[in-house]
Amino acid sequence: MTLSPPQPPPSSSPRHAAIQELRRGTQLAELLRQQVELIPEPNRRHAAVVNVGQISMAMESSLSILQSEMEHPFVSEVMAAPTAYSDGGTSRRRNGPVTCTRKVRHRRGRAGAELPIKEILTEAPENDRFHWRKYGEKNILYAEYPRLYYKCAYSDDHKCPAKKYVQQQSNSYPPLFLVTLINEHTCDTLFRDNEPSSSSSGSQVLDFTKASLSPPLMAAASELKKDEEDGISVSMHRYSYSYDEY
DNA sequence: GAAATTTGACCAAG
DNA sequence: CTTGGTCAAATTTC
Repeated sequence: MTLSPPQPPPSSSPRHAAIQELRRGTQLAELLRQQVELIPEPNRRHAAVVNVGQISMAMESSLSILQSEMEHPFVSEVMAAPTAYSDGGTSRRRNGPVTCTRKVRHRRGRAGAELPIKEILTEAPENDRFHWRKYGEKNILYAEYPRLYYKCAYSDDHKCPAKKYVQQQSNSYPPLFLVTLINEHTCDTLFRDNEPSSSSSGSQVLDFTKASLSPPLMAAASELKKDEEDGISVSMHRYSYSYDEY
């Protein structure tokens, strides 16, 4: 397979240029897939193929979005939003990270029971204003990074059923995390307004600068080429910025 | 000393 | 049996 040479977009709008770049990216991903299939160890090969496939899918869906907008310019504006992500359901913001909802069958409990879940791809999995407590961590088959399990810190006090799973998807910078939210926060609607929100820190939620960072994530964070505290506090500022913007 | 995290054991489903 | 999700004692952090 040969790559088309990087052509200057002809008589182009920025959108045309973006489409051209996405097409190039798709070709590169295909090239990468062919290389990745030469990895000898089956597990690593499969994981890599899956990741490359996701990259291809992401670019193809971006392509189709852009192309459909060319045909129907007023349908569904796609916004490049900061990395705040929508909460457990009290707001309906859809811009920014990729979100989708579906029902999932739980492995425990009544057979066939389904739970409301929402999946979000974000680079700031800790910043959603809720207070989470980590209760587990698991290596997932064919996944490069472990999945971290959190439940609402008020799950005991107020029987709040909200949970979330966080799994790093890539070691790029910024690293992307797949966040799976399960159940709505009941503590949120009941107690949010009573929180004494101090102006600066407010309610601190997951702190990924501490030991809860899994080693690969730490590696990604330290790629900032600064000493750890500075590098991370910079990104934390960015997160709290999007938090305020909420 | 309280609160949060880590981590291996345990459990249910397939 | 394997796998993903949860529990809970031990450990760490504040």
